[in-house]
Formats: sequence, C-alpha cells, structure tokens
Amino acid sequence: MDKRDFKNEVYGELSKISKAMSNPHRIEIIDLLAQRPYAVEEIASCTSISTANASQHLQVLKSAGLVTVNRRGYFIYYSLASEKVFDVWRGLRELGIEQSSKAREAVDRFRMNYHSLQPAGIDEIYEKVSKGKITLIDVRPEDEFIYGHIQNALSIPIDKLVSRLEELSKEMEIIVYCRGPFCIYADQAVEILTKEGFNANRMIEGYPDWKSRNFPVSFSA
Amino acid sequence: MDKRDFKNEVYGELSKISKAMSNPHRIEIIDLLAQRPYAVEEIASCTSISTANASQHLQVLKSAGLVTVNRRGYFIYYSLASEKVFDVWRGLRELGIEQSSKAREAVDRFRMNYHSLQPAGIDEIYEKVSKGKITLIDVRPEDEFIYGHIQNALSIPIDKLVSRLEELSKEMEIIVYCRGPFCIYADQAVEILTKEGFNANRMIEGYPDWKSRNFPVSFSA
DNA sequence: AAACTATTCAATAAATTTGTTGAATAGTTT
DNA sequence: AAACTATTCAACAAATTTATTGAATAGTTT
Repeated sequence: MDKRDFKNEVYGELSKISKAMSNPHRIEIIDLLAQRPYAVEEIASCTSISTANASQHLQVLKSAGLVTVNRRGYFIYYSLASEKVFDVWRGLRELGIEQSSKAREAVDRFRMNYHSLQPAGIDEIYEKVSKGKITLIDVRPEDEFIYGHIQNALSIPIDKLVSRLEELSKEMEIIVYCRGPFCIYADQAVEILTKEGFNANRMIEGYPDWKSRNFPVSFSA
Repeated sequence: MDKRDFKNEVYGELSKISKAMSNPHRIEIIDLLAQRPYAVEEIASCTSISTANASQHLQVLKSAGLVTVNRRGYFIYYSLASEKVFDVWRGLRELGIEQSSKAREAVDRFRMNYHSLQPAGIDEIYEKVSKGKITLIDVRPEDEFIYGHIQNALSIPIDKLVSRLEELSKEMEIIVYCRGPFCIYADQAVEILTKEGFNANRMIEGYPDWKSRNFPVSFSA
C-alpha cells in the first residue's frame, strides 16, 4: 500500500461521514437527536418528511456510524452515537452562521418576526446563573426536559406558557432556552413574555450546547 | 415565511457547506490548505488529480465560502476562509478516527510500516516543550515552515533529514511533527532517526492543530 | 500591444443521491 | 400462536455529482 492508496483510503472513509451529514434532512435529524432519542415516526413528523424517507435517511446515518439504534416495545429509537457527532454539527452550524449570509439573514429575519432580537450568549448566561441572578425557563417539550436540562431550570413547554404565567416574577430577569439557535420555541416564548410585561430574553444556543460545554445539568432517572 | 420554510432554508444553507466537505478530494484539499495558501497546480499535484479537476473542486469550495482566492503573478492562491473551516475538519477527522474502524486501521497499518507506533499527543508535547525538555523538528517542506511553525522548532524537511543528522543530539528526546495525523513525513523521519540511534517520536497532530490550540507559534514575515 | 501562462469553462457520460410508492418484514403484544 | 404495528425494503424516475477532455479566458509579463 503506497502513500496515495493510504490517503485515498483515509480521506475516502472520512468523506463517508461528511456525506452522511451533507443532506438537509439528515442535519435536521442530527439536530433533533441531540435532544433525546427519537423514534422514526416522531422524527418524520418533526422534520416534515415521510416515514419511509426518514427511515432511509436514518439508515444512511447508521451506516456512517453517526447514530445508534435501540428498541423499546414497538418503537425503534435512534440516538446520536457520540458526543463528537454533536461537536461536528455545532462546528458546521457556527461556520455556516459565520460564512453564509443567507443562513444569517434567515435567522435574523425569523427572530425579527418574534421581536426577539437581543438574544444572550451561553457564556454570559452561565455567568449570571452562577450568581443566581436569573430565572431559567426550558420551553422544550417535557420529555426532552426529563431526558436532560440545565440545572435549576423550570420546565414550561411552549404550549403551556400562557396558562402558567402566574408562576413567574416580573422582578427577575428571565432567560428562555430551547433546542438550539434554529429552534423558535424560545422566540415565541420571549414574544409572549415581553407582551405580558416580563423582562425576558432568549439564549442563542440550546440545551445540547450547554451540556457539551460541561456546564451543570440535571436529568430524571 | 412559516416555521417549515425557515428550517428548510437554514438546514439547506448549512448542507451546502457540508456538501462542499463531502468529497474525499475536497477534504484532502482543505487539509492541505491548513498549512499555507496553495496554487491550483500545486494542489492538483499534491492530491494526485488533474488541474482541471482540482480547479473544479476549488470552485465548489469557493461557492460554499470555505476558501478565498488571492492572485500573485501568474498564480492564483487558495486559502482557507476561516479558522472555523479547520475546526470543522478537525472535528470530522476526530469523529472519523473514533467511529470508523476502517479509518483507524488504515492509519495503524501505515504507522506500522514505519515502525512508528508510540506517537505522542499534542498536550503531552506542549507540557514537555514548556519545560524545554525536547528537541522539536518540523519535517514539512520549507515554505510551510516559513509560513508558520511551532515556536523554537527546527526546520529539517524530510528529504534533507539524512544529510543533516549531525545537527541533532542523541541525548535529547526528539519529537517530529508534520502536517497532521494523515501525513507520513513524520513517520518517515522517526524511522530514519530511530535506525540511526536517536530517541525520536512523532507528534500525532500537525502544525495546524497546534496553532488552532493557540499554543505558541512563529512565522517569518 | 503581443506573447505567455495558470486557471477556468463547457460538454459529456457514468455514477451516485434523492423522494415516492406500496409491499414486506421483524419483532412485540395479547 | 395469531394479531398487530412500527419500521424497512425494493423498484423506480428525476436530479445531482463526478472525472475527463480539450478549448477558452483572464490576467501578467516583457
């Protein structure tokens, strides 16, 4: 095996992984699986594709070693195979926000819809949380919260927010977080809270970013 | 623009970037450009493809915003557009080594050829360097060394090594580094040095990793 | 301005990727 | 063991990616 064969083999192998991450639906699936394991039909419905199509994309991810499989009852749950999968996805996401003006504009335009334009970065929030200065609200679906959440965060899924406003104080600064920078639950929440007179902002990043930074998390066994 | 359109737009944009990184030749080009800007013909020859083909791949990388262009005289030099491009590539590389047994085996098999099987990690070496305990040799081509190298490293391009052995001491521990984990210059060097009775090992990672960690570097203006 | 040169372009065929359809399957429940 | 169900498979057509060829081009030298 000469030098060229070696390089062909190595770069060829690695390109299988990046090929697996080179489809919009599959990226979206990875972004979703960073929250918790999901079954095929749930994945299909969250990403607005057919079940058969979702299954096929999941096969691709599985062959590339990016996801693992786990059956419980009738359902087959897919999970990310490694923390490193999220790391690569986050790198890609950050590179995209830096380099692609279209991606940046799409995000800004959407934030604008929800009048949620001064989001705070994860480090800034980590500082404040350590000093106990803010109320953290997790507006993701409850099952994602149960699977893992930021320590001391309060779970108020976005569709329950309007009915649970009396639990919140208008004195404290409120930070809302959700799945990540492309998830709009937090933006919707900030819009609702601001209209009701609360002092609320969203965290740009999501729970998986917090966890990947090794900031303190909790989960229910 | 509803939620689904937004997601399609964002994930679609980001997939353009990963698509650009999803071809073995293009990955190899990125790996090469992490050393220094390179002209099209050089890139073609380093990666064993035709000039026209290299040019086409470079167009793809350029459209995705991953590389930038710079003319000097007759030549057009391509560079990585951002540190983040290397970050994503490194993430992919590490994920590949972790997940793909084929990639891992290819690397091991090749190291074995050169009897260079106890390479040292970058952190370990950083520690030793700070204590001045080792001799660092950069065996990449001289122009890459000039463009940037580890502080206090000695430049001995691999093809000059045999003729410059008298510059080295058999008492000091020698660490050799090159472009990165898929570059074999350092392995070749370790084989030569070991045969001659030197105490030599390679660093697993390459110069771009060192630089990206913000460890001390030098370059000639 | 003419000569020169590295790079890009255009056209092509082969290979791969993609989403859809509806049927088949593997595995769990009862 | 029979019934049931989420998931996978197989077959297809459309779209995209890829490498090759040789000509065209943009820009620098002299």
